[in-house]
This record gives sequence, C-alpha cells and structure tokens, in this order.
Amino acid sequence: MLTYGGDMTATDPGSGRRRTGDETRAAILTAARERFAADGYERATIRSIAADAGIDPAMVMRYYGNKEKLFAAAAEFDLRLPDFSALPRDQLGSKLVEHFLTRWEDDDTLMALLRAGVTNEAAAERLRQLFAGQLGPAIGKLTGGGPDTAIRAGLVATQTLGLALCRYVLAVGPIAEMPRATVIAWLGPTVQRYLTDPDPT
Amino acid sequence: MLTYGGDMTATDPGSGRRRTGDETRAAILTAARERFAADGYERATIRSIAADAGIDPAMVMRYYGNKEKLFAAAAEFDLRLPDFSALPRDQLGSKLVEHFLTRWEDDDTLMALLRAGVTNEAAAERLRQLFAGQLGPAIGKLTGGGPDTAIRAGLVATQTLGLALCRYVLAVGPIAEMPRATVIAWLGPTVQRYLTDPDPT
DNA sequence: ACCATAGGTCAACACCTGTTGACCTCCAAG
DNA sequence: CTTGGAGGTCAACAGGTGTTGACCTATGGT
Repeated sequence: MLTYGGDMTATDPGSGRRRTGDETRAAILTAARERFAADGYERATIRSIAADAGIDPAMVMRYYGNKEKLFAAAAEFDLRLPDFSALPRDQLGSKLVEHFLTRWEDDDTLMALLRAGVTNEAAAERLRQLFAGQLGPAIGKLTGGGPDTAIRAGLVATQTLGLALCRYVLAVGPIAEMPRATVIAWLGPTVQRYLTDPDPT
Repeated sequence: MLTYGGDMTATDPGSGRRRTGDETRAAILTAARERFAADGYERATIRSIAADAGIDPAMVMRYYGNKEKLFAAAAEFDLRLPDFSALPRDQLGSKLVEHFLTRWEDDDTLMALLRAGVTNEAAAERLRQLFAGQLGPAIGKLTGGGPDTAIRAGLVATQTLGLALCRYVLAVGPIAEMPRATVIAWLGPTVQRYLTDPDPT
C-alpha cells in the first residue's frame, strides 16, 4: 500500500510487474527535477519528491545517498546547441534565442537550475559551467576563439537568463504572454550583437 | 547579557543608553535585508536575523508580527528613477543601466528581492510591481504612454535583471569582473533599443 | 522446495523552524 | 517610593527536515 499519496507522476511498470531499480531511479529523478523546478532547492523536500515518485523517502537515500547528490544528478543538463557554423551569420542571434526558448520549455532542468542556483552554490556553479563550458566553446568556434569569447558568452547569459527569469520564473505579465516570434524579434538582435559586434569600449 | 552572538551589526546607542523601540525596529530591518539578500527567503531565519540585530528572536515577532510581514517591510524599495525627460534621448539606455548598477550596489533590498522572488510569490509580486509601477510610468512619460509601454518595461526588466543575476547573484566570472563602464557600453544600446526602437514585428 | 537478494516499508533519530506566553528589569512620571 | 509600561529574555510548543537502520516481501535461480 502506498501511504505517500502525493500526485503520483511515477512511471509504473506495464503489467503487474515489480519495478526495476533503474525504473525507480528514473522515477525519482523525474520527480526531483519537477520539484526542484517548481520549488527551488530548500523547499523541494525529499519527502515530497518520494511521494511524487510513489515510493518511500528512504528509497531516495538508497539510490542517491543524500539530497545534495540527488540534486547533482537531477541537474545534469546538455544545452544541445546546434552547429552554429552551418548557420547564416546574421541569423545567429535569432536562432540562439529560439533554441533557448525551446530548450527551456521542453525540459524542467533549466528551471530547476535557475530556481536553485539563486540560493545554492552547487546549482550556481552548474549554471556557470553551462555558459562557460557549453556556450563559450560554441561561440569560440565562430569568432575564432579570441579572449573575448568568455565575455560574449557571459553577455548572452545576461540576456537569456534574464528572459527566462522574467518569462518563466517571475511571470512578468508582458514578457510571459509575449508570443515566441515577438520574443525572438526583440531579443534576437541583442544576442546577435553580443555574439558578433566589436567590443564597444 | 547577549547570548545570540552572531555578527553584531546592530546600531547600538551611543552611551550606555537603552535602545529605543524605533532603533530596534531599524536594527531588525537592516539585519533582515542583509540576511534575505545573502540567503534568500527560506534560508534567512528569524533566529539569524535576531542574532545579527543583537536581540532575541521574540523581539522580531513583537515588532513585525511574523516572517512574512518582516519580509514585506524589508522589501520596501524605491528605484529612484531620475527624470528621463531631462536627458538626451540617445543616452537613455546608458543612463538607465548606470542607474541600475548604482541602485543595486548601494542597497541590499534589490538583492533580497531577487534572491527571494525566485521561490517566494510575495517577493515576485514586489519585483513585478517595481517594473510595472515604477519603471513603466517613467517610460510612458517619454514614449507618449502607448500600449507598448508595459512591453518595453518588461524588455528592460529582462536585460537588467539578467545582468544583476549574472553579476551579483551567480557571479558569472566575466560579467562580475567587468568594469562598470564596459557593462554600460555593452548593455546601454540594448536598453536604448528596448526603450525607443519601433516594434520589430 | 529453498533461499539469497533486489525492491520496498516503517518508525524513529536529532535537529531546526516559526511562533507563543510567561517572565524579568530598568527608568521616568506621579 | 511606588508603579507602570517599554524594552528585553527565556523556555517551550508543534511541526517539518534530512537521514538511518531494522525490518518485510516477492521472485527467480538452484
């Protein structure tokens, strides 16, 4: 009998079969991502995550050791950046903004990283690594990899994270309701400038 | 005797005088802003705030009722926007970015609002009100107050909050270390465009 | 038929949280 | 000198947290 009756979003096995360890691990990870994304690091409790996964809190500890390690596992994320060099140079900004919007909307992980990263150092470090370790190199490839690459990646971060913050986290009315195409039309040129314009100083 | 020996940042009265109620209220408010700014809403505890103020946690309740009301009091904030209409139209963006940087650096309140707003609805609402109720009207004054005013305010929010997030909260290396002037040079034109360019769609 | 084992539950721990109410203590006004 | 109130402390509450270890139970291989 299940006594932890939160919203049961766990994937139960098809027949009356018992759950595999890997299935449980996956169910926990999904539930963890959702809770961390919705509540942030401290308000997402092991108990609520376990309830969502349809198991006992002790199972979470069995599989992931502790809350910190659970978050580390749940916050694994790949930006899946497309190959920029195959794109027309003047569309880089728009395509990047579009890609970010998509990536944000079909995966809870970024939301979890942002909600947690504001008060949790490990999450903040992950977020930094996303831009320094994934976006940075991609930008370097098309600008020649100069020393300003990290700066450009950082600038793109300010605009894209700011967008996500206003649109998905704070739900600032006009930004949250803005159609995708309008967002891209407004922010595309900004990101384009950060990527390709010469240093203004 | 003081048994709550955290870092005592409280303003003690000059002589051996006893503290006034108002002095204590102020000490609590200052400590609260610092803690909320440093730790976010849930990790900033009444106990730690009281310790910083050099008093018993019960005093915090006496003066502010509960944690929620304490935050509401600590999160009171005025952007103190300058009179834009007195500025050259093409410097609006730069001046606004500069003003935000200053406002952010000499007052903990914005940091508290951002750190808390990500997981606390009341704080999020405050943040929305900042842009809708203070920045919005200021923009309306110089663009004629059209229906796109709220949208422009929102766009400015995405860039400025994104900057604050990366520079002050996440401490993204290249952004945190960037000199003020460089930040203004890069972001000024972006904000300028959001303020004065025609809708690109 | 047996039983090791993977999957899972349960009850408790030590600690921390916001919050409360009883109590103490100084000091100025009557 | 008394007294009353403002400023402050203390101990406890009820509930929630991460985490632990003992225990149960189905099931597939021998």
